[in-house]
Amino acid sequence: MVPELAVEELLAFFKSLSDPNRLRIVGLLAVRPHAVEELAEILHLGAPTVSHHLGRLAKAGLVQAKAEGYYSIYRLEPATLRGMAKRLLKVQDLPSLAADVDGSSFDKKVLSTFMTREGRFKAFPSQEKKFLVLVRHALHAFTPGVRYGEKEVNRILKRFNDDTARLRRAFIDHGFMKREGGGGEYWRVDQPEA
Amino acid sequence: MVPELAVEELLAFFKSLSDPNRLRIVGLLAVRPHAVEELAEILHLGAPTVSHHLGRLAKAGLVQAKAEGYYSIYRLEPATLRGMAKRLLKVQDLPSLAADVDGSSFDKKVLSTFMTREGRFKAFPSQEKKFLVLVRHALHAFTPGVRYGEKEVNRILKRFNDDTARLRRAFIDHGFMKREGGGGEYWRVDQPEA
DNA sequence: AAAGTATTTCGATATTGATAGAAATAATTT
DNA sequence: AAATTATTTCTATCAATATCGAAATACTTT
Repeated sequence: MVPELAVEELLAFFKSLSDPNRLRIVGLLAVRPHAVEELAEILHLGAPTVSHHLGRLAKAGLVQAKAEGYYSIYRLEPATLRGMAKRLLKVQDLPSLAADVDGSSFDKKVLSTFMTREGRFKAFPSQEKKFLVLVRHALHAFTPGVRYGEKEVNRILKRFNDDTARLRRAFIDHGFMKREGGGGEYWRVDQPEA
Repeated sequence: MVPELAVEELLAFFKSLSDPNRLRIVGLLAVRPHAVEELAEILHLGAPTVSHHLGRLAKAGLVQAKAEGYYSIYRLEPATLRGMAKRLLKVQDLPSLAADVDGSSFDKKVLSTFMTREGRFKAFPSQEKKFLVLVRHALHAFTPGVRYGEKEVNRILKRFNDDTARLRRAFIDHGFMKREGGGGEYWRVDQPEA
């Protein structure tokens, strides 16, 4: 089970480190644990302010307090920092950050404008980015890994628009599909580069 | 040459990712490059707002714009993210975050109160954390790696205070020094754990 | 050149949060 | 128990910034 990269969680982490004094506190705690008053003295801040910062860091799991006499000795939790850094390294997980928004609302708008109720393209928008919405939509009619002959490609594309050549060309030009041999077989590419 | 972990630099990075919509933008750009208007549509934000967010992300080097027709196509710069994550993994670099503050101002205050001009301890503060400032100060008279006999330890500690036993015990109790054999040799420990 | 489209800049507003003083809480020492 | 010390909570203030509408800018198409 891969931990999902939720916006809320990442936000709490980044916000907790978005203050110069909190960063300095992390630096100081990386050397050794400190009491609140010590940190206040070093940073030239009031104790309530430092307490506030430590509270935010603690909420993010970056530091932990241990009662000792009437001191609260705060120490760093390096594991939290390491864990987050490792997850950031998996850039392939980043798309899930957008999971909670309707990533296709723009597409829906374009599609509703340029498609008939039967699912055919009424016309090709002159704006490239809108045109690409239609192209990506048509692309879904093809299964990744399957190889199609040119005639087959045309027959499938004809469901969307008679100008099959234009769509076919767009597939190739934008790297959505690859072709082998002069006009031989076509196949859908999983992750077209930008 | 190891890149120093400057507060300013880290702050710019964390602040640029401390907004939910900017995180979502990063997520969307991780899938494929997008135009400003597209992002605005998807996120239900105004184009000026998205432009503002993209500007902040660009300033942090996380995204880059490419003019295309009258669109600005923004794409993610995964290398920036990866680079920062890797540096966060080096927890041993964290202490440098506190480099721009006077990390010993508290210590100085304590030392000036409890030390004579000749560098001897007038008295031992009853507060543990202040006492530890003196203990750490005295510790510097010992070179890590060198092994000292108990008599030698006492002679060195006598420079600071006649109560050498108390300082010696503090070294051991707090893990600043280790001892081998019943009263045999002492040596300074590099990184005492909390 | 004029109209259309996308982006950025500017100005204004509203929210978030950093900060410190005062008061409340907690533990220790006398 | 009273006094001392450290921390946290509460309250208020001030600065930073997310947001949007309007205007300015930039590029394209007709």
